[in-house]
Amino acid sequence: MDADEREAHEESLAELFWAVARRLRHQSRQTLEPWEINPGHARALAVLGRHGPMRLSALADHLHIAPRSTTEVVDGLEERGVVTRQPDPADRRATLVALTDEGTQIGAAIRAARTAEADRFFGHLSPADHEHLTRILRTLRD
Amino acid sequence: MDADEREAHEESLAELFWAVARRLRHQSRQTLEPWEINPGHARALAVLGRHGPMRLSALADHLHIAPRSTTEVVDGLEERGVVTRQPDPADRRATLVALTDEGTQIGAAIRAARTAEADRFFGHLSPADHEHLTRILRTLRD
DNA sequence: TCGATTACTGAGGTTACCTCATCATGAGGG
DNA sequence: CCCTCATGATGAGGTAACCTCAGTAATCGA
Repeated sequence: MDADEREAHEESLAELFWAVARRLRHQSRQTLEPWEINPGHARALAVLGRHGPMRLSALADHLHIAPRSTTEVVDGLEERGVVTRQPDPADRRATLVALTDEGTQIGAAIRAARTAEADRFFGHLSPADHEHLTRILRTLRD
Repeated sequence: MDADEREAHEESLAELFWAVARRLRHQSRQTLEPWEINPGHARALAVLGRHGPMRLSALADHLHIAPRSTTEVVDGLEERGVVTRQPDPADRRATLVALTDEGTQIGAAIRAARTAEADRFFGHLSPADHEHLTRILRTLRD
């Protein structure tokens, strides 16, 4: 811990919150490393895993990025062989993006690793604190 | 709230945590808007406010970015008139970066706005929850 | 005193986004 | 039926915030 972080002890909840966020982000990055997949690609994989094949534009909505940027994300995923593009039978302008078998498998593996990672991270908390934190974060989110 | 966020209700503490982080980040961005200062510049300003004038390389250490990148941050801040470069009297290779009067003033204003923002964000918590959250986040950080 | 090190910066690259223009297709009105 | 307007994807090109590597000037250490 460097000087700035040490000073943060005296600082607001916000600083504390961001310090935790930083640790969590760092750990997430490590979790993804074995698959050589970046967080953006992982998010797309997760959306496709949850919702099944969808149009590129729908994927853009889920990821909160511009359709044009989604084209690039899908390019990357396709190159890695985890998704395929197929023409949408219902609209010849549109492209359906679907997970390949490998993509489905990797997606599931990442999901499992993420769960394990969260357990490792939050697992030190007592059950009572776990519940406290869940409740408090929910009020902060809403 | 869109479908992904709604599903997160069922998900791990990690998802909940990131949802809160997102709200907080969004709010922080709004807080900085009146000064037309981006988060990176604000961080540099905060470091200089806390520690006083320092070498560019020291600033780089505090910000956890490469010295070369710090050159650009300082360029930006200097253009906005909030910092000045001065030769370090102790070492003619080095450059001291110091807040101008305006920089000091803006830094203080941002600090105050950040405090108000944190109060607004975390202020809805009961004193007990406030304390719970502080304690829990501390254990998660360390 | 002179070779190694350090402080900064120019040049150029990467990543993850963006907007705008283009092209094909689709959908609704006259 | 055709014409206009809207929509889905993508090419072209841009930006912000970082990076590395190389170069120059100054300092340090043996």
